[in-house]
Amino acid sequence: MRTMSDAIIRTRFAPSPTGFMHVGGIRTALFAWLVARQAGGAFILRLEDTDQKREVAGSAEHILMALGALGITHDEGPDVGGPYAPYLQSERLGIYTAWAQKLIDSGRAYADPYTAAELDAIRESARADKKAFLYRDYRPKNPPTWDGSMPLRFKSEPKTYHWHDEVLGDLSTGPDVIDDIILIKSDGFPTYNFAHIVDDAEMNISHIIRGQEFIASQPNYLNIYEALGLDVPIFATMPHIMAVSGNKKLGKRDGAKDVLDYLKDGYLPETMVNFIASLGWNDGTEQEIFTISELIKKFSLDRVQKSGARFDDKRLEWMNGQHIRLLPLDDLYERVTDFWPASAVNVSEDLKKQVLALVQDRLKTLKDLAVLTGYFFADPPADWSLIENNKQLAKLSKDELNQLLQAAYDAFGASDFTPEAIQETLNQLLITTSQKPAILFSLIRTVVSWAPFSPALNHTLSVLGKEVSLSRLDAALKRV
RNA sequence: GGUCUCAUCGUCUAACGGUCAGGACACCAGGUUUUCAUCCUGGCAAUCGGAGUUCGAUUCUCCGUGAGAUCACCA
Repeated sequence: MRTMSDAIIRTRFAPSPTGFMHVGGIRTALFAWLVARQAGGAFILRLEDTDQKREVAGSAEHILMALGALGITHDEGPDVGGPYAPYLQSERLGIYTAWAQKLIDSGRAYADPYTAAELDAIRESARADKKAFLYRDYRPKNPPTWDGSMPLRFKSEPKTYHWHDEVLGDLSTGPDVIDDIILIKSDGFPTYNFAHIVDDAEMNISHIIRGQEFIASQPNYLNIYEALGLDVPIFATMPHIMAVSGNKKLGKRDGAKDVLDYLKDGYLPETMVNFIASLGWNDGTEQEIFTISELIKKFSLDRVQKSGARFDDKRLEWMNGQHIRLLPLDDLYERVTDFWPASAVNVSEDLKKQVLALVQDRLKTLKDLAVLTGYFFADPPADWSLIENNKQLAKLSKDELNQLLQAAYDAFGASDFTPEAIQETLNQLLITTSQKPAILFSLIRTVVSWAPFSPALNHTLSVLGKEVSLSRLDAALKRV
């Protein structure tokens, strides 16, 4: 068997439009994309829409959108065209029948005359005998001429195969897994098993990168490659991503989330790419945070993990915080447009940027922005439980509260409200009130923000401004 | 049941056959002149079991065990 290892690198992602994109699918796409980008090759998107029954309306658009949102760009595909168009299998039916005809002509394909019921009966008896179902054991002696109304089956030649997988290494199976698989269904559409081989050959695909579920079919594919006299591409098998609990492959039923939902929840595309890449891959160093260009540079299939990996939301959240902190402020500002609290609607860009700079270090997701910044833009409702539930503040009497707030009010009235001046004022207040910072500062922070947490006090006050700060202190004084 | 694949802290993972089995998330404890978060420091925590090869095995071999995939006119 020759391989195409020295040819131009062309990888593809070939999803079927039967649902949304979840992390498992994205990872297969991402790894194929990284291989292509690293080598300066091409990344092709092909839609395998050969099962009309399972097709879900809008999912093709969804797949395109999800890939685009993560920056996994394709060079050829149904939307952008390319030298091997069309990239929609339903528009390539003539190509498959032409290739199927080659197999018929060489005696390697035949019509399947069984009815569904007959087939079911055979399958059932195989199951009863605790044997794997093999159609070729029941291969008809004199099959009718194929007229398209029946499935067309491959006439296999069972044998042992050894092949190489870029991730799993050297693999092999015996002849007893090779069977007469269906090439063309009775509705005229090819099966995945046949169509992908034809397309990958026609489109000059150099690497087939796909999930573990296809590994059992691999010997059948090799048998077909031989029958067609095709060069065998490079194979790479991706391990599964496991569901959060249990030992199952992550599927839609096990809580697999649409990647676009993660973006809506305030995760950055670069976080998703970094996280998904590091589920099953690392560069051998202790680096955890990778930019996309670093991934392109460093990725290699031979360092992909062989075993499945489990999706860990906590780690994803941590990683998102890391990537948020890596962004220049202006870049971050562009991305949080949809995440401001409602009260920020008429606020100037300048103020919003100041606020954003204060909270950038504490965002884990962009969604956190709303809860973290509301009090900068509108007077927050006073929530005295924050004081009552604070161990230190709860001990203060009304008089003490009054005194402290009044002292703060007076002192800030004389401050020019730069962060430095505020810090100076705060330090002075510690002396004049002979109070501990844990009490004095907590109190001030609480009554100006009424939020469970906030950035450094002097910066918070400075951005709020003198007028607002004083009015909130005053409002608190009146409530005591 | 047949066939195939996989197996290191709870999770993601590192380790030319020679390391005190390393890092990260999570968790716990301290620290950074307020809180929460960030950040820093420290701690907890793993080679599935049994043989074999070897001076030496997480690493190679075999046998178990466990987990997953597949056995469709789905991909």
